[in-house]
Amino acid sequence: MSDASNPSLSRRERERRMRRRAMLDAASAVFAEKGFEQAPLDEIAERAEFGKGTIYNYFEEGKEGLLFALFDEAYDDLQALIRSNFEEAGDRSFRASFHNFVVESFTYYEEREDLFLNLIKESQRLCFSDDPEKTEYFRRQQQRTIEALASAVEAAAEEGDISPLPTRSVTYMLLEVVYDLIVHRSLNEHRDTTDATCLADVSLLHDAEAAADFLTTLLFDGLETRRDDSM
Amino acid sequence: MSDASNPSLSRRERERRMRRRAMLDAASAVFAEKGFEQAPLDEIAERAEFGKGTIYNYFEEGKEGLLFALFDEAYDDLQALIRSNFEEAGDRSFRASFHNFVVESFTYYEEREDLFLNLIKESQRLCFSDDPEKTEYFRRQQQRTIEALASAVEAAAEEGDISPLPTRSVTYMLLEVVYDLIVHRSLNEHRDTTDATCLADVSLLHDAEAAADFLTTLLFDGLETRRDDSM
Amino acid sequence: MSDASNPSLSRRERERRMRRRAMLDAASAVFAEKGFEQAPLDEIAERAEFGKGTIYNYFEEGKEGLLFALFDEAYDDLQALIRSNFEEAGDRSFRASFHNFVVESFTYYEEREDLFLNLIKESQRLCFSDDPEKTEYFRRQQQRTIEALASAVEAAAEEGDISPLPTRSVTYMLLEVVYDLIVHRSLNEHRDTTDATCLADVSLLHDAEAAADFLTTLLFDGLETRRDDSM
Amino acid sequence: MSDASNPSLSRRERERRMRRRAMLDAASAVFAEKGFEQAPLDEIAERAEFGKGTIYNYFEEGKEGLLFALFDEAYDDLQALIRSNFEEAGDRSFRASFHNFVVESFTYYEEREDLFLNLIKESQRLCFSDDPEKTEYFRRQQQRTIEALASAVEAAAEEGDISPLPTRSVTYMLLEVVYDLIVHRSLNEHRDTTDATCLADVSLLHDAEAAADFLTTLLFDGLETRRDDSM
DNA sequence: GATGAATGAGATTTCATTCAT
DNA sequence: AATGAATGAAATCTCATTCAT
Repeated sequence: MSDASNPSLSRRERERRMRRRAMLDAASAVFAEKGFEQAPLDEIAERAEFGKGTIYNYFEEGKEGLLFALFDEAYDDLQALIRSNFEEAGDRSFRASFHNFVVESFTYYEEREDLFLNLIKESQRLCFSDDPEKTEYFRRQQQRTIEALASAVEAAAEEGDISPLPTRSVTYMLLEVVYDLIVHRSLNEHRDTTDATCLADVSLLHDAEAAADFLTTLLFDGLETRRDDSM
Repeated sequence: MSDASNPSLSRRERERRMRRRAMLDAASAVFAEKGFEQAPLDEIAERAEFGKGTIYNYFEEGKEGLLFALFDEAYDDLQALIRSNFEEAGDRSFRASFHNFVVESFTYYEEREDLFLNLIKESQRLCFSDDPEKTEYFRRQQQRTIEALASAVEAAAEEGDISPLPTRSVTYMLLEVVYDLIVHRSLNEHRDTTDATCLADVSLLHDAEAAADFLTTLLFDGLETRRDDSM
Repeated sequence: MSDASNPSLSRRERERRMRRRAMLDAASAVFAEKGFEQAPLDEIAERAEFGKGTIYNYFEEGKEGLLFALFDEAYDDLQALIRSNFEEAGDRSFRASFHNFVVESFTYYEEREDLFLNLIKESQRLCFSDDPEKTEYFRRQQQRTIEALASAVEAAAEEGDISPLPTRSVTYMLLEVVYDLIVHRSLNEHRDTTDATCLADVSLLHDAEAAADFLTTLLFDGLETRRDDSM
Repeated sequence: MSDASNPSLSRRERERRMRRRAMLDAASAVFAEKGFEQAPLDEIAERAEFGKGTIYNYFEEGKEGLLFALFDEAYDDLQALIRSNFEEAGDRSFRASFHNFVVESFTYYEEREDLFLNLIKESQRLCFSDDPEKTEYFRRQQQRTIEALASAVEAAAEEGDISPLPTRSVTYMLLEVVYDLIVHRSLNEHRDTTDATCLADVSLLHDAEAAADFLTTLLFDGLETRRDDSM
């Protein structure tokens, strides 16, 4: 995923990418801590150990450029995660693929806490922005994300593995519920964990397998008990 | 819900509430349009047709006070909506109650578009804020919201109407999926509707009944086809 | 000095003066605590237990009117103190009169700490103000104060009790040194008294007699030792 | 005293100090004219020919930082003046040293009128401030100023040149009377000089020598005529 | 290419005063 | 006469971005 160490690149280009990376990491941390609008560029520059002006050599759009570069990363990784779980699923069932996707998503965002926080904090605000460039960015990214999963959903429906509900709606909901639960895990960690009044059952939030089991059962088997099977 | 016209109040008090309302409406509109951090108080004051200083007579905390007063409203209404659908459900099944709740939620937020946009844009950012007062506010509101629904979920599980999955996790997901779909409807409206590449199937987003049908089916029946029933 | 209880006045007029007094006392306290510019009129009104608007019925000049009314009081009292000690001195020596004046000044300002603080904090700033009305006010008050003492100084010089130094300069310095020492006492009280590094010897600042002895000796006998007298 | 032209500094550092100086001069002028609280930072920036924000690069504490930097200067210079007159007095008598100190003080503040006005207008207000940081600042500066002179006073007392009055009280009064007379000179200049009703004899205020003669005579010989010497 | 000093638009907030009740 | 809600001018301060070095 990281191309900073790609040996086929010139030294100059490799160094350039390393600097970009340092800036993005610093930005991710500061944005995550203070929120995009409250994050001073000075602090990012300081943490990245570069001059403030240098950032503009690497991100022409300045502060906002950093944020969107982070979004690019987040969406690229999410789409890769989807593809690796669903397109290259082999003969694993759709249900098993989803289960695995949940587990890997949990793990991925655990390692990229800051990045995920930035998604949580900023993406919805920007989705509903005035600026058509921004809304268009998210429309495209979400479109691509949906498409990455939609064909697998469609195939499963054609195979008769899942009910013939509207494909894109199902796809959208599958992604959302995973996202929701990860948000919830982050929220739980962000709050005092000693607090007894946890919103959802705690075990789900610490254990990716348990979370995946829960979501898979909920979405695939449904809430309703099946009374007909015994007769 | 609105007490601005409550005849038992003194004229002075009624006028005070009307002014508060005007300020909140103006704030809601400006926040929804520009986002909280980019919304100048001047613009709110101007739209509310009051002097800037007057707003501080009504909301000591200034701009932030306005935002949280709006959140109070949103959470109060949501909790009322939950109670009216689940606690006073009569002998309606849990599934039917949920279906109705989805319909009413769609309708409610259609009428309070701005309020909902403020929730979308700002609440997650503030949930993850540095400021413990803010995180505590959301913890408390979410707790209360969950609790309003949890007892109905528990009762349904005890009755054997729904599977015995972890109560609070189920409750949380039920609320989230509704929220997600309404976000999606708003997003769709916010974007150029002429755009053909809609993420989810459009009909769901314009028709509260269709949306409720979809969500209810998805969550109660599950995605997986039931192959056992015909045999 | 206080005319609020003067029985020759109509009840209406007496009440009016009582209200003025309450406002002045409140203003004096708040000005002394926060300084004139930082003192909100709301706080004065609240402490005086009147509406903010009411203050304008009693002091047309508003906040500044309160301050200058306090200055009027301070200068009137100071001038009265001078007259009672020097003009009505009987056959007491000028030196004895000055000694007594110092004692009474210490005592007076001990009882009117707030008033004195206002003089200290605000009068010099206003003396050097841009506004000619203000500078003229202080010029007049200082002139009157000087004149109240100058004739006694002149008489003492003519009698040969004191050296024939320039009358008004001597008068000015006599008043200033007393003021300086009282400022110093206030400063000492305002600071942590436990502090060992007190600027002047502490006893002078707590004991009006000691202070008067010191100032009288310093000013009348001079610093220089008299070596000629014994031979 | 000024290091802006110190040739041992880098050009960058020299320029930095020149800019600081320009800001301090502008601040001193505007504070002196309008008083600290009424002086808009905009006006200081404009007079210094810098952007408003630039001032914050040089004085992190903003407007207050400028004021205290000016106080630093004033106290440093005063303490230097004391040391150069008393500590390095050679075999000059204490009386002669004081006389010279008065002359030099008059001259110094004549050249730094604005700086002196700031001391007059703001220092006493801040001495009595609520904020312990500020009161501590003045306590320390006054302490240092007193100490700079106190040893000379003590030595003079031990030599038998001056009466054995409490050292620090004498020291304090010596400084105060000089300050008082310079205030008075400034006041006189600030007012319409055509005004005949001058508080002290005018000649003293224009002529540093005359002022020094007056103060020295008053403080060292005392007001009281010496009747014993002829016998 | 890297830097960081300079910039000034723009934000929130305070508060003396007015004036309708 | 007493009130206090409404007002908006004015203040400080922050910070993304530019650009000369």
